[in-house]
Amino acid sequence: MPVTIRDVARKLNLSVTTVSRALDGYDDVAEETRQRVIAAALEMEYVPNRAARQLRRQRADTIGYVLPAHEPRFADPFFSEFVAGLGDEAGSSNVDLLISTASPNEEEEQLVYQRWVHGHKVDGFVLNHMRLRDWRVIYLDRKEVPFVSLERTLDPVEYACIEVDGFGAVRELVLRLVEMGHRRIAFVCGPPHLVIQADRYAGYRDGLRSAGIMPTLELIAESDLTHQGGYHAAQQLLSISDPPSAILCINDLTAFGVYQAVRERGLQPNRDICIAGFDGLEITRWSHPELITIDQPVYDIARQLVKMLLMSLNESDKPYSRVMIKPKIMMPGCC
Amino acid sequence: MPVTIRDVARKLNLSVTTVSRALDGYDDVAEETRQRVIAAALEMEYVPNRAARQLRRQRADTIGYVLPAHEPRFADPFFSEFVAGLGDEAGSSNVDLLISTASPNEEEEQLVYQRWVHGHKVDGFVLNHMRLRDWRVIYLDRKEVPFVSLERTLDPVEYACIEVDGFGAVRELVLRLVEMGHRRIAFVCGPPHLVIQADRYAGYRDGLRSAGIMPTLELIAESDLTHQGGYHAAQQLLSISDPPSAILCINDLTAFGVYQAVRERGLQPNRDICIAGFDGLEITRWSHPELITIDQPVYDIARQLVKMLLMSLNESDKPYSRVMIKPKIMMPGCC
DNA sequence: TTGTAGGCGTTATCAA
DNA sequence: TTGATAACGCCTACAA
Repeated sequence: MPVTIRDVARKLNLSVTTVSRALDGYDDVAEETRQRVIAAALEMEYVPNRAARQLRRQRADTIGYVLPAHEPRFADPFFSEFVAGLGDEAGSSNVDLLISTASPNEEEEQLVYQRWVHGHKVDGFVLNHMRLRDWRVIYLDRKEVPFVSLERTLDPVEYACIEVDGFGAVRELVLRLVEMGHRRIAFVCGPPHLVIQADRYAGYRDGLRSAGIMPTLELIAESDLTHQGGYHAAQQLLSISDPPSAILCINDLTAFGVYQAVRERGLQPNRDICIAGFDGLEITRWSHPELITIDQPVYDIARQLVKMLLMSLNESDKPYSRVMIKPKIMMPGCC
Repeated sequence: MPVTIRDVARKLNLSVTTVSRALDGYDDVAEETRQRVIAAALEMEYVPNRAARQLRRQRADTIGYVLPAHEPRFADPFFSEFVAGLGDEAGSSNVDLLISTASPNEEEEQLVYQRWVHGHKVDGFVLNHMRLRDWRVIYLDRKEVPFVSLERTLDPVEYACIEVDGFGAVRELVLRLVEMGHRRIAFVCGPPHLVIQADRYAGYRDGLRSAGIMPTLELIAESDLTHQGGYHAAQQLLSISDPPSAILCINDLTAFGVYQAVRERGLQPNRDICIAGFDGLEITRWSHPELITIDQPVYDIARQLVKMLLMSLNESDKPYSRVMIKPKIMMPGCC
């Protein structure tokens, strides 16, 4: 039998109204009364029932994040850093974080969003891994559910987001590699409908062109953001007649797959062949030789996204902010 | 203006009762009526309001997990695999997963549990990283909130849990190493109050003793489960006059830190010195040379824990199950 | 087989 | 400065 606001009121010989207002910090309650209420609440371990409050206030004090789990057992540490950021910021803002996993674009994914939206489980969403055209953006906009995202889609909808300049960073990395003498630079792609793929790949092509190098199809490998995918892509790239001297990857995980394929050929990463990822995951710093990567502050981005979401929750009239982040190229001792 | 059960009832000229019962699958509603209701609900995109339902039913259909984040930016992929398992199983059982991060044993951690318990945010908890004496066990037991855990504490409380036989696995690994000729086998510890530390360390000592080797203090290094901690511990172990030929670690993350320290001394892991971790994380398979580890099925354990929790939620009279899992020693080509 | 009505615990409106 | 009261949306005992 949990303690309710009525129990507290009864004990103090006050009305529930007064107790409620005292605890919520309204200023039309006598200071002495407030102190008594607070003391009693603490002593009785009273905490407002969230369901009742939510029903009354029509908000959940909860934000939602649906993890795009391509495989049943997803393994990209990107998400653990991202979720950590969401969790920490949510916690310190006193809202809860609701998490689910779902395969992108599957019916399953839609069900999760629908359940949470219609069931009023969450007040807003954090999105990432955006697709160029993203039904989530359209859907949430139509339902008037606030959301923020990492990466911006092409959908004609206004919303707050953080963008990472993958285009510029990859472009610069390509130019640096060319300066170091590389001419055969390959790129391992992610799924074509993803914003990060379009963005980073465009940077790759633009870098090559700026250096006067013609992008060639045999140096482009399709992949799927996984270690496994990177491994297979590299096998393909390494078996052509004039193999690349550098391989850029859509993300760090893919790059580690490339590492493995390279080693199996008896080559040494970053001595015989240059390999670069994208994300700047913590584990890249433990790899040997240390992976070249483009470091985006995943944890901080996640925290910032939560801040932005809470802001748009509280002041819905504010204009949508759009933040652009320049990631940092990490080239620890390189070939 | 979200659609409520009343809207559906009005549209069909039925009472809310009938609609409610039809949707919940009661058998005292005419089949034809049920079909009409279901069709209308689908068309109107009606989903029951969770807060209202929760208030009425007195349960949240949500389970909670508090991530023990020692650092602000925790980085152990163990947790991403664990959370993935929780999320997947929760999702397929149609309950939600509430997540927060908190430093163990801090006041902050207690606050999270209290908020969720008193606020009725969750119906039960999944715990891991148990301490030998764990206030969470005592607290939840006292509050009569169901929970399950990975690893069992010494607290005199009955509860369902999964145990991994770290003792046996580490012991066997030690014996195998001795067979291979190792005599100087070191151990890098985790925090002493953790169950996994007590368990695995005991296995280490018992293995040595069974092989007729006297454990010696200079081969024991304190650490904290992190990469950084493993790195420092290894530096210490490698600088003694008669350094170890094998280093066992409390977990994989620590082992990777050891890798780094070993390499900085110009040594090659698993050729010049044997290094082993514990967890069997996905990334161990990408390391080079591949890390020796003790593989516990983290993802499946997490799913199983959720199942056990939901079971004890639904049938509170069932006896508590205790599952023991034998982890698997992974020694891919070793010195 | 269907409908009526009361209440889950809170907060907000309004009156005292 | 405080209190009575009415919702929020849903479920269910009970009545029809």
